[in-house]
Amino acid sequence: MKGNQVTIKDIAKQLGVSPSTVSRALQGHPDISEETKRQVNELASKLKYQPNAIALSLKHKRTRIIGVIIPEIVHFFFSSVISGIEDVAYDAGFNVIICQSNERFDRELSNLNTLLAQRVDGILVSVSKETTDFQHLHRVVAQNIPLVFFDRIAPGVQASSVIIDDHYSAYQATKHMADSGRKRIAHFAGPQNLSISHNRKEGYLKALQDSQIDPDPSLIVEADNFEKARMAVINFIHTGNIPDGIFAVNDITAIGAMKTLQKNGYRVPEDVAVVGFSDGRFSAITEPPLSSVDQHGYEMGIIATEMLLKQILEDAGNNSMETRVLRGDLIIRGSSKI
Amino acid sequence: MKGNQVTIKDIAKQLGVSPSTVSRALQGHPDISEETKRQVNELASKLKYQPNAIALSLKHKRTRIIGVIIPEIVHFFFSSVISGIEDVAYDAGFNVIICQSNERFDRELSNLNTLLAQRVDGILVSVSKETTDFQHLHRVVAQNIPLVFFDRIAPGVQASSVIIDDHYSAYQATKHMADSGRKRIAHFAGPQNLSISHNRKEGYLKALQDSQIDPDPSLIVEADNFEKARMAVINFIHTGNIPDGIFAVNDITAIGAMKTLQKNGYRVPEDVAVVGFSDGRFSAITEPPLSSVDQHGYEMGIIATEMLLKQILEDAGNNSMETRVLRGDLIIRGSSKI
DNA sequence: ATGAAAGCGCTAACAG
DNA sequence: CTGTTAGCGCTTTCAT
Repeated sequence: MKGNQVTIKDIAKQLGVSPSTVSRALQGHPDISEETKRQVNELASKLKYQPNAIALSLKHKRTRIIGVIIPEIVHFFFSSVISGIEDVAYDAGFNVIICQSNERFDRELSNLNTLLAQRVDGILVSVSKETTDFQHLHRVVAQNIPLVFFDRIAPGVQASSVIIDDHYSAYQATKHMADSGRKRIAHFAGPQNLSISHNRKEGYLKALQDSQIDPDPSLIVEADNFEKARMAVINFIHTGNIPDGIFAVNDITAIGAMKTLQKNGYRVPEDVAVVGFSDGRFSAITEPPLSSVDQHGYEMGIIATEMLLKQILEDAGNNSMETRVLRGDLIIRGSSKI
Repeated sequence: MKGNQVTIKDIAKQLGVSPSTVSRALQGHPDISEETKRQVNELASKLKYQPNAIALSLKHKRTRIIGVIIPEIVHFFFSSVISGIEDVAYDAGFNVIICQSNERFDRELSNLNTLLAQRVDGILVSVSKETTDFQHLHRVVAQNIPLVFFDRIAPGVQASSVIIDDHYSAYQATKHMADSGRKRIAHFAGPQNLSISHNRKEGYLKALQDSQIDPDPSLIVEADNFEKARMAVINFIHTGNIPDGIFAVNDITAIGAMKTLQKNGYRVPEDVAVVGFSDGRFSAITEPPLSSVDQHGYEMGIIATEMLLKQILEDAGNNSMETRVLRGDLIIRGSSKI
């Protein structure tokens, strides 16, 4: 922000009118004569006048900025959500600030404080894997700042959210394998403090139950990335405890499992079926292509932003709490075909 | 930005002191008595006072915000760059606003105007594929607003940049295939208005030349995504014009080519070697794993931000123009092994 | 050690 | 139709 930026004052001075006149002319206010408007607009564009959004924000006590706190944008799902957020926000004349928590609690906290200091008009949050203390989010609600969660919610915080039916989708994914005759279906789970991980595990368990399969604790491991999946599979192999199906909490974990199985001579899906979650760019690219659950990230971004904008524009605060549940779509590909 | 936010005035009123005293106390100014400081800080944290960054920006004429315009964050390379940017920026006490151009010129333009209106302290840009007119970027330089390009520069614009040696890396990639006996090496190129695409093609041509291979125009096609690669390969097959190597301008194009070849009974790398560019998350996951050029996105983000911060902090404007060229690393994997 | 006042860029009553 | 004034939240001379 170099000092040489043109202001309304500069234009006013050059034209010999008052700043207010310039301000009004620029806004197309009906009181201002056509002639003045023409002059002002001409000079403004000649000087490349750029309205100072900061001054406007201070004046209007609104920034027309939406803050987003997202775990990691590398993930296709989160990128898609952002696209949805941006599309809706821009159409409504709002800007978007994206902050990554990198799955860390301290970063999430400092991101939030930044957004608060920046006086964003509303906040969209998907909580980090590390977050177990929700004080900071309670605070936002208490201050009546519009807040909507997407995908990963903070249990107990009274705010709107849009999530997918993790329980249902996990159930579907697991049931699909059970229905094709798999009996020893493993689950690679995420950290259980995250509602999504918890619900996916519950859906998995329910599907087993409905398929008259007793859950085998040795087949339920905490593994939510490539490397942990690799280790888990190697452990399965060493102990001779090979499953005939794996339902993983996300795609990259599923791929880690699949690759490791293949490297060790197991065939996918013949020996072991594999299903992931959160249909990303990877799914269609692996060999065989990975079955997964399409989480509809783009749509989620759209809905979350629409809910947030409603809160912001109707000045409703967080009173109108609402939860939207999207249904994920199980997409069956080669990795789990019979 | 709901109205109920606590301000310095509120604290001043409750304590029966002046706003200036509160301001000074909060800053730890030596003139203020310890007792007052204690009281102020206590009340501030009790009321959860959050300094208003907007007011500060207006006052100080600096925002401590870095604006980033990036084509698409879905790409692993760009996500990595962002991580690098954020790490350096946060350490220096700067915030980051990320805008996606979605490879569109109009979005890039409006992103830039937004950042300018927001009075960011500096701007990092990687130009969109569509951008052929660089007026808007010239304007930034003319206004002496700190600007650094990364990866995709705007030719003719007098600003610092950090790029990778596309020519060299493309040369390496092509030479590697030629050295292993490939004679009919195709190139799937990007739009030639982008410097990176242009340079990669030049590097490819140079490698052919140095290998005594006459470039075959029918083997040089413009294809820079999965679908275009698929079409191009199908066209090769229909015309019986099958290459024995493909160097693609990016990974997803390489994968599109590889998948289509495999689907049609060609073996990779035995019949056709394939090398991509911009080593992403995909590379290690395909079958066979894809050879590619590691573009060092994270490092690029770090360097670009350091250069930008230097400009901002030294108030050097764009005088100290500097171009840093990173060397990409060719990573040879299964898709091009002999 | 603290307060009063001005000003960052802009808008919006209120006057004329 | 246009100008004057006050004020958004904060800092910072200049007084006291």
